[in-house]
Amino acid sequence: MQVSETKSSARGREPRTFNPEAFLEEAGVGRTLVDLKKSQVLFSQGDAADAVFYIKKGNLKLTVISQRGKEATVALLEAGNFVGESCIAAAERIRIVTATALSRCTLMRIERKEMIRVLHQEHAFSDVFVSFLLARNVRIQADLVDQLFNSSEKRLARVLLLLARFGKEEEPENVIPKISQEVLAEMVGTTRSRVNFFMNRFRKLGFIEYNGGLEVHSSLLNVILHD
Amino acid sequence: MQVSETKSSARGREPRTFNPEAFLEEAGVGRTLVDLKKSQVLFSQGDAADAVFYIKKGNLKLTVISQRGKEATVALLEAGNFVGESCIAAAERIRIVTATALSRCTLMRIERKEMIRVLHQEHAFSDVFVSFLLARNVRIQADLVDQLFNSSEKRLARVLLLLARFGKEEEPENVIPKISQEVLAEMVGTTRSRVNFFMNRFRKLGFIEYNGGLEVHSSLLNVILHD
DNA sequence: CCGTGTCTGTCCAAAACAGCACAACCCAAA
DNA sequence: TTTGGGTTGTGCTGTTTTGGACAGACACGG
Repeated sequence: MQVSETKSSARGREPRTFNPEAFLEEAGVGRTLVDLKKSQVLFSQGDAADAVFYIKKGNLKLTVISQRGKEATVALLEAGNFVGESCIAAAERIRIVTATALSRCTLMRIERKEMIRVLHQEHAFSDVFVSFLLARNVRIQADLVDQLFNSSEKRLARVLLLLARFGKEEEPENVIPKISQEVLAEMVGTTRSRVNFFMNRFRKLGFIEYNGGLEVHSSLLNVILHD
Repeated sequence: MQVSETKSSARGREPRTFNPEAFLEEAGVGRTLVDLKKSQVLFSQGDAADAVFYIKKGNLKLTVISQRGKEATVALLEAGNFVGESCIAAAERIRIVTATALSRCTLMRIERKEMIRVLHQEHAFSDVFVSFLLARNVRIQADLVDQLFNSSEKRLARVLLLLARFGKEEEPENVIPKISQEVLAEMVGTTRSRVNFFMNRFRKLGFIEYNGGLEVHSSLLNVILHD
């Protein structure tokens, strides 16, 4: 963890709308930057929770571990998202998920109390945060619906497509950096056998390719759309 | 839909904390009350969305319908919750779920713009709303985790236990009013055959009983906890 | 060069599950 | 009382999924 100031303040995600990143820097909040290497853990299920993070750069995943040691991925988060926000209101100030970097990441750390103070002071920021919460809600709900409606084959296809669009800023191609079938399985909510089976099927059908990294073609959409 | 004023303002859910219901009435917002009979629809997937609702009394379920006509339940909501809140920030002002009453319900209707105005004016209310969003987040996420980790037998057990605690205010006993196996199946994310199979198993094992209504014993927890 | 660890491709039996069909039952409306 | 709609109990078939195993491929450092 290191303290420094950034230069890339306005990254132009949404030029017309309020920019939470720039705002937080101006307000003197979230000056503490956290850098994570790939697969480094930001916080773990069970840790004390007294800070919120804002993703400036990189991708993270949120996972949960069951009593029987099984691991499941509940969210994939890219730059522009908040992480660990549930500590703001929760009575139990404990992390309920584990946050792990999927790539090199840069985060702003905002102390819980600071976050609450700023939410009160600045309506524009509060609005952005509420929007974020609502959007997050919709996303998790979409995952739940996906889980309820679709077979693991379709879910795998969906995860691959999401991951492909994930690295859009960094890698111009539809190449997913490096992700084991084991991890894919836990994102999809199935076993590695299954993932392997479908990956090979997708490859035979020309939906994905394996040149070094994993390349996802948009034709993979057919898997989701077709009966 | 009918307009009237209620008397049961302070229902004493959480005496120490801010009461959104009382506040909304004082602020002159949400005077419009909506009464629903059991299984009446509040709004449907695809409807225009320009109001938020607050549940004063009763229970609702949120469902989604897939392209192939399958229906899935994504949330069960009891009194004290907001419904339809995602229209506040969403660009597409369209309902993405269907909200249906599970019992007789009374809701406060709050126009979208009113809601935003009040959120800006009153910090205490804004705080409560953010808390609600965070809590909702945790709940949906818990459902997702449940879906990822557990078999349909355990998921059914969980839904039954949730439903049992549901009617706590109204019915002192662990009796669930009336809910068909078909509906249970769509809550659990499986088929009626499966639900029927497990219901009979639970009954044989003494975890549930059928006297008129459905009675859920706490021993049903064993299904979830045990291997 | 050799171990060591991680990842992939492959296979298999057992369990879980979907999808369907049909009879029995209950209850309320005619 | 009869009728019909909604619900439940039950059985069956074929499919999907699990959970494990094992060998080969590969990278890395000693």
